[in-house]
Amino acid sequence: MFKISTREKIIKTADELFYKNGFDHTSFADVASNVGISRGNFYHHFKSKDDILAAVIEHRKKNTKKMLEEWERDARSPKGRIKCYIDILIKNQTLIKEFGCPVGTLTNEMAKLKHASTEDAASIFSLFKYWLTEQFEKGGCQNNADRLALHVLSWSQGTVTIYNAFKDDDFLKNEIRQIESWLDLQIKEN
Amino acid sequence: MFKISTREKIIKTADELFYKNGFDHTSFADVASNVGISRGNFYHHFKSKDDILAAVIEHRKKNTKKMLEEWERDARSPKGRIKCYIDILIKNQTLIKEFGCPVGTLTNEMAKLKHASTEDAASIFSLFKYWLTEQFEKGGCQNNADRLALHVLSWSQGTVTIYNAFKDDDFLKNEIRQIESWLDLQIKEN
DNA sequence: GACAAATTAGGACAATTGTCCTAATTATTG
DNA sequence: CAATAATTAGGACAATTGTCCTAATTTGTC
Repeated sequence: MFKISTREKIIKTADELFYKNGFDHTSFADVASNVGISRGNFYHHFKSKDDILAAVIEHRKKNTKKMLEEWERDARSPKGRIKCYIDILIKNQTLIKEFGCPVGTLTNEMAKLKHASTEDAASIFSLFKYWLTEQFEKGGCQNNADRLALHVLSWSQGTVTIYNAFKDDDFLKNEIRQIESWLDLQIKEN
Repeated sequence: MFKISTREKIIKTADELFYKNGFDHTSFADVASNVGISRGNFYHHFKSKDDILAAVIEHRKKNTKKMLEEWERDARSPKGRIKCYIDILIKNQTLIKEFGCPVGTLTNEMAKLKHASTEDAASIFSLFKYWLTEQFEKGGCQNNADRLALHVLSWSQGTVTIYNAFKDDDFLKNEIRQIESWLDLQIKEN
């Protein structure tokens, strides 16, 4: 007997709308009509719009952690795991093409709004950063693992931004190939 | 006898506010109070908010072209000119740290708003792209100049996004150093 | 089936939004 | 100085915003 609670539905819908239309530009009316409830009903579940945002970020963090654990399970080697990270550029290609990276764009929007959740939004980046660092360490790059991790993060962000702007499929394919061959230079084993 | 017209003042102010607070989140009241004029006065100079945006983008394009021409004049070699491009990361470090890249963030916001000016915003990226391509061609990279140009663009965008998120000065410095030594590998002369 | 708690709908609210109109003021021109 | 044009201020406008309140409905418990 599975019943998705209204609260969960709101979070899931807000998550999608915040990504596709931006946090500030998404209104309660938008979320309400997409969930299929009345506007006044929100305040039984959330104190404010910022409260929904906090729940959405929490939701994203949880999903990110789960995804990282899956990669940890599925891929045998550190290098294979880092390639799992790069693969999300292909897996989410269509969405990225249209809306960019959910983490990067939200973090920047928070910064511009001077929103209280700015650091919280950036902490999703940190999850990837620490996880990538761990993989580089296990891959034999103990002395500069965090530098390499940030570089992968940065490289993928740049790729996404330019792909979102120009929508050039060949560019995306080519950058991914370059990241992977760079990765082969950094981690020799496997 | 220099007199900055109200129109120019509006464009300049809107440009800054669109960058720092985002286009959607910037209201006429914000621009008006910053310029020092009344809200109703806008419609004598601009038909709509989208009209101001178009003027701001036009203004940015003009400034970008002027900047590229200056680099063309000031730097002797193609490599030196590309380094001028990279140097804006340092020159605008404080602003980037707080608000990200004006081109990248506006382009993405336009995409999310499904705004009519989406392509126009992205065209500022194109200015850099074609200019960088030209420099790589002149630097002896005729067969993959556009690929290298996009790579520089992408790399700088990623650096900016991560710098804006983590605000780690060492990271910025390190990425810039890496871009420059990568550049030294691509263009041997000078 | 009765009762309390949880959930919901609907509307009111003050504030803000982009837009538009009109009247007053300032500049320009003859 | 007179007359025309350009510019400005101020307010009206309908729509939308986030927030809050109340009454109705559903759900769960005994």
